[in-house]
Amino acid sequence: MNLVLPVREAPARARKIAPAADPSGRIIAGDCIEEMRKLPAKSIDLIFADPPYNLQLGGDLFRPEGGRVDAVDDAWDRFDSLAAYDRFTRAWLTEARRVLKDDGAIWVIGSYHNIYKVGAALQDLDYWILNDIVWRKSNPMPNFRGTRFTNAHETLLWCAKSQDAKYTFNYQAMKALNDDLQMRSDWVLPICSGSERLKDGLGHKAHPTQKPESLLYRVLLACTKPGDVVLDPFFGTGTTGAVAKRLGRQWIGIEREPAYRQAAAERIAATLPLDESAMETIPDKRSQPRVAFGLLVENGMVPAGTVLVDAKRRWKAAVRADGSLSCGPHAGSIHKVGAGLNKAPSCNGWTFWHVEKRGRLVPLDALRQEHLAGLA
Amino acid sequence: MNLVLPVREAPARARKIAPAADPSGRIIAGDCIEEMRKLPAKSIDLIFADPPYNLQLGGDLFRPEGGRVDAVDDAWDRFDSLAAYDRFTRAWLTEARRVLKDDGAIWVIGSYHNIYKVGAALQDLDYWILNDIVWRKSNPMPNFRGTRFTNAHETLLWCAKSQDAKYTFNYQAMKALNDDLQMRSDWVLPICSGSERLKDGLGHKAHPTQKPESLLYRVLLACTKPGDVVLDPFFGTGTTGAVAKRLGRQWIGIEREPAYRQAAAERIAATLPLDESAMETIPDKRSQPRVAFGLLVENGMVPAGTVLVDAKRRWKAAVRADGSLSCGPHAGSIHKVGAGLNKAPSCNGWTFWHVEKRGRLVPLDALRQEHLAGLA
DNA sequence: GTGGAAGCTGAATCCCCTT
DNA sequence: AAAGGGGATTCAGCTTCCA
Repeated sequence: MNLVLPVREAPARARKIAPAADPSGRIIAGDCIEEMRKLPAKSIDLIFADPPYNLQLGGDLFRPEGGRVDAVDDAWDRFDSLAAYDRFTRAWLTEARRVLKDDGAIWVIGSYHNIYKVGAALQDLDYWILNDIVWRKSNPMPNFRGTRFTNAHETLLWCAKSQDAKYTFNYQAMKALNDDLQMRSDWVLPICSGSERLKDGLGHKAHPTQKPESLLYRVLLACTKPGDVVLDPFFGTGTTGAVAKRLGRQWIGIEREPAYRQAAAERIAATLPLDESAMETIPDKRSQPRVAFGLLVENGMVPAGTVLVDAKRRWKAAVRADGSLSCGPHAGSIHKVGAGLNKAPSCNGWTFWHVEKRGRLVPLDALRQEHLAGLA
Repeated sequence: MNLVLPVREAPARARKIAPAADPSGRIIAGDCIEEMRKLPAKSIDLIFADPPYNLQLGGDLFRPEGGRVDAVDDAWDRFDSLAAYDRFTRAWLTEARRVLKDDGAIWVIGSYHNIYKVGAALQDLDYWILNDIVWRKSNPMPNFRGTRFTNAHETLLWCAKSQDAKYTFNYQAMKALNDDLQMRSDWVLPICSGSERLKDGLGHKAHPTQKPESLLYRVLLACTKPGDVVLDPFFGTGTTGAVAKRLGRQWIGIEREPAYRQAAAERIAATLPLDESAMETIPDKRSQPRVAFGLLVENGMVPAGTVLVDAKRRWKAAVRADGSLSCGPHAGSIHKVGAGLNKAPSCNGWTFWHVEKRGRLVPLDALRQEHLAGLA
């Protein structure tokens, strides 16, 4: 397979370095359960695992504009039954436990399709859950049919080997990474796209579920020390290896698919250690969070039934349970109804609509600021 | 226990109203497994459950299954507790499944201590997960010892009774509540505090894990219709009942602790339902009556011979006497011709095709709405 | 070169009634 | 019961192309 590497890297130089000779780590070819059996017991400091999710997708899914969704339909994600997935999960988690040092830790990422089975198995195998972490995607795929909530997050489980294990947690590093606030259990990070996303020679994505380096960066920075050995039993295109190398950690990747191994080897060979650019890619989201008007309805600041008026009291509109307004024939969001009444293409409902308080008109925007102040 | 109610309520008046006489719902005293057994099968539209998960304090909860916790040593105790918690979870989820209508749904909230066991049990019992929702707390308790990430979220599981069930989801209402964007699976809501938090006579919180009404508001608005019956088998101080009453839903709460029942009864008695008009939400198009395009041709709204165009005026099509379109080689319904021209598998002809009126393009959908309004 | 419009894409358990 | 067809449905970020 001829791989096109990201622009910032140097393919020619990368190919000259034999992947197996990378001093910081190695890629093992084969099934992770069998290959973990060959590793010495209690030799690994941290395991990061991104196992198949067992998505169980149905037929084709089309976007509203007509395009077809490029679904994950690879053979490696198909299992005969829920019970078969359970057996697979417990088998690899058992081997993972054997190779893990007593004070080591494991991270597993998944979605609602599999993470509950994984979590239950971890607990049954006497792992001790330290946190569940929510990766909130800033740019998830929408729900095209309007049938459910946008599936906008994935879940990571962080476990020690036992309740009393002395696991590694670089608290101050995490706090520093988060503008001197304690790092929370919900992480907002974009999905892997753009130049970071590995492509094959035809411009198709090299792996259907490549994880962003920012995610691994945070995990490895939080839970390992320089020189620690990180094992990824579902290596894929080697995000774990690339970030481990960059951060000066040792790494071992296990992968069955030759094409993924090849992509990972070239990628990691072209990665330079101690490059702090990944640090910069983690967004410091200090901008004000967006507030939906519906939130003020839910939390009782502007209860359903409230009557809103414009600044000149020309229009009145009633707030409904879902945060929409109704005013004669007009119904919809604060912005849409304002635009409809004004016969304008758009309208800022936050400044257009007011609540009457003790004889004075208070714009919705003031209530929004009040709400934001309450959160701070 | 003498409970002090929130400021906005009127204790004296509340006590005069016999709780059992609330027309919108009732509180059942007792263990939820036993009491659910007495409810008729397939009678409940929605279950919201906030089960206990503190294994240390909850030992006697597991008596219905007969297993008594015998703390020989820590390891045995923990194993026995985990297994007992599993049995307890599967027991109440089984009864819940029995009382649920085939097209009903269940929500369960939990933290990493129990939600993985709950999720695995739900899947084993053939519930079908629709989403996992992350309640991202805007003001969580910090991790004082600096040993883990701040545990800043809880998880809710939303499941249908089977894979092919026709569950209720008010997509448009959720979109309205979120400023005209699809509602995502991560919800940012503050924890229950301030005047909303019920206190006992000594100023202590009446219940250790009282949920915010905003959380229930969103769940019930998304997944029920007015008049639906909502069951909460772990009623506590009745947040589910209060919000159900406010939104015009019927409710049933099951609670073992007399003090919680008393607090819930007083709280709900003092809650007023919303005005009917305020309870309205943006309707889903799917629930509106069908209009055949031919009807608009028959009644002269879009006479045969009218030329339709798409929004970008790239295509033109003539309306024929039977309401079909013809456009070059394409002929058929407004949808079929639109799909053919777009080379798409399908197309919504109502929004694709437009009529020119005084230089402006009016989508057929607007004419359909006009027609429907004329009938009303 | 630059700015804007238009197109493409991401771990997705994605419709429902009539014949 | 399977098939056919009406018709409901998308957000953010990056890339490409054209003016």
